[in-house]
Amino acid sequence: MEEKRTYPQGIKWTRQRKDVYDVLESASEPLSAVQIYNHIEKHPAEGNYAISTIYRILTTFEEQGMITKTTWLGDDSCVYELKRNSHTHYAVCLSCHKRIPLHDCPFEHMHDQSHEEEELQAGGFTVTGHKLELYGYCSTCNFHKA
Amino acid sequence: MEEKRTYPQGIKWTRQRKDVYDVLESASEPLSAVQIYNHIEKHPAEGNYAISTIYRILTTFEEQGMITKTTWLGDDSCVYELKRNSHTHYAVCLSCHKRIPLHDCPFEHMHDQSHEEEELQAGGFTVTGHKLELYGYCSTCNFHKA
DNA sequence: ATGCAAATGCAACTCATTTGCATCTAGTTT
DNA sequence: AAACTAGATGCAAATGAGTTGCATTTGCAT
Repeated sequence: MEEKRTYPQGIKWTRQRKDVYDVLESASEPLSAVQIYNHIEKHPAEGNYAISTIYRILTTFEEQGMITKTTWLGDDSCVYELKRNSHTHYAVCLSCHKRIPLHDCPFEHMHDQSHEEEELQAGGFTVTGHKLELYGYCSTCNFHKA
Repeated sequence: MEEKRTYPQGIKWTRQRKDVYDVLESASEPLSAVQIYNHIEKHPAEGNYAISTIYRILTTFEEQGMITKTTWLGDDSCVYELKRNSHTHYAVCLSCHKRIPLHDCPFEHMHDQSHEEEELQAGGFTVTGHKLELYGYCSTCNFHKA
């Protein structure tokens, strides 16, 4: 049942940290601290969890550069996801907040023709990533408006 | 002193709403409800303001499609800005949260070659806008890291 | 000028996130 | 393997952005 796993180095790997890491690793989209908390509560391996611990762990992971913290457009709470080699952008419905994943990152086709990044680099800014969201109205909400 | 101004139609234009609108119009970047509140408090034209009124007004403006509500990457509170004919994207420093405005929108050069938008439209989704942020580390924070 | 639906001020409330502090534990040292 | 300790956790109370109920006020249409 218990698998032997290896975790990134550099920090103390407590049971709680492993659990949070595992949840993030198996997640297919960014999760909020509360979602992670609930996810772990469903598999009460042992002992209690404090929601504050989840927040502290997420802060630590972020400082380690292991995860990314963002928010959904139109939503208030923060969501976290493991840094992976690929990323996904979404189209967000301004009315019902449904999110539709985009097939690929439009940004990748244009790195060469954008002078923006060059200019930033020239100014000493190191670009490590980007965040892109399209927004508008989904088919359902379009329909109900008419 | 008092200028005669015209405001968009469709809603009741109270003193408070005019004040919020004026602040947003003269702002060069998105502002939070609290920033707007403080801005107005500095010019105590008459009477008191309730922060809740600011929030309600901003919600109304958003429903009217007059303003856009977003958040800064890495920050928690919401910021609002008047919808104008042009928009600005930023590069955000993950360390000190400094924001560097980009000269133009990289997205505009690529509308034609992206299939994403077409696919969304085909699925009934109406794209009305987008949000883009680059992130990384500014020259100062790069320096202090080394 | 009058009347009323809509807007505001105020205070209490929600909910995500943070913090102080006593206790516990991973990982190292002996 | 037991001891040690810096750092991690649980708990409960605090914070801060944003919301809501309700009595009062005010645009603006008549």
